[in-house]
Amino acid sequence: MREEDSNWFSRWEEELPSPEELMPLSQTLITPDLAIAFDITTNNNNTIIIQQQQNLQLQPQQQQQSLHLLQQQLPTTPSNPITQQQQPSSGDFADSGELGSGNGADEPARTLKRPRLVWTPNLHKRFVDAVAHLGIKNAVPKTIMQLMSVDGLTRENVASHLQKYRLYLKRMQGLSGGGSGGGGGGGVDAATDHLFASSPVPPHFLQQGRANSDHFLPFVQVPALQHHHQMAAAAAATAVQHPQLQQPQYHRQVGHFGSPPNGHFEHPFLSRQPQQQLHRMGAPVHSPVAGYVEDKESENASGGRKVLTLFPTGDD
DNA sequence: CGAATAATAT
DNA sequence: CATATTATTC
Repeated sequence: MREEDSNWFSRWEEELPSPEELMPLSQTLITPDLAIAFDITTNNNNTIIIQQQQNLQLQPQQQQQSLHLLQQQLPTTPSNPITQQQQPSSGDFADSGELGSGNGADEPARTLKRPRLVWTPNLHKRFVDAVAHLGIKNAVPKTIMQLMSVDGLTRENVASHLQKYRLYLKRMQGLSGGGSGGGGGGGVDAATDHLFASSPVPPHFLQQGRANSDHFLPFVQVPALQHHHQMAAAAAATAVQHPQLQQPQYHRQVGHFGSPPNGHFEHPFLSRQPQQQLHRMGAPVHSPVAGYVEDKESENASGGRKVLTLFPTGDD
């Protein structure tokens, strides 16, 4: 299996490119610093901490945790009593199988290399959002990272991911064409990009020909996706049965993060530290990724049409 | 910052 | 052992 294998939850209409993605130059002209400063001062609630997969390698006591919150979008299983239908700031649900294992829990020694970052669909979505809202021009690792405001995320992480993402885009443009635009569309993806396919790729990146004025094209949101709904659900259910194949989300980390079916947990270090110590940058970072409504796949076969998610841009 | 390459995980 | 994903280096 490829690295991760739980992304086939094809969900599409989960994200809608906001008009902001067009990145009006006005934003670029205004003082970004001010905007940023304002932003971070007034909110920065969307603190996403990333959870990383701890590999039991032969590493010396290497524990990483002080900065990883796991956020994943698990399909709602019928047996899942949790009400994960909230639209608050962070639409992420933490699923921890269980902990409590007598984990000695060595305190994490800072300065230890952290384990590989796991780019969960959610995280990737945030990434894409950031990039989309920034525009190709400013979509550089540093800016993206700052916009994402994900605790623990480093520029290197973003850079690496961005690299791959760009390749994915290029690849997709190169061959297909079309239509499928987004995410695989024409069928299952090449397999090398499960993750990317999972996220609603922004309208169109790679439009390098835009040397002239900004001419935003009418973003064609992914047209109606077809089947795969119940199937996904079934698959999800099945997946749940195999914790082994499940996303590497839960692990007996440092014993904490217990996010029982209540979705109510408070960790000592959950809050994200306002280390927004950014120095001036010529990036028009207006507002951090606007609203990112989580995908709430509702099976509304009865006329209930799922409109594209809205964008609480005002927020964060 | 960006691409190549190494390392690591599955 | 192959492939995919992320980290590190250039």
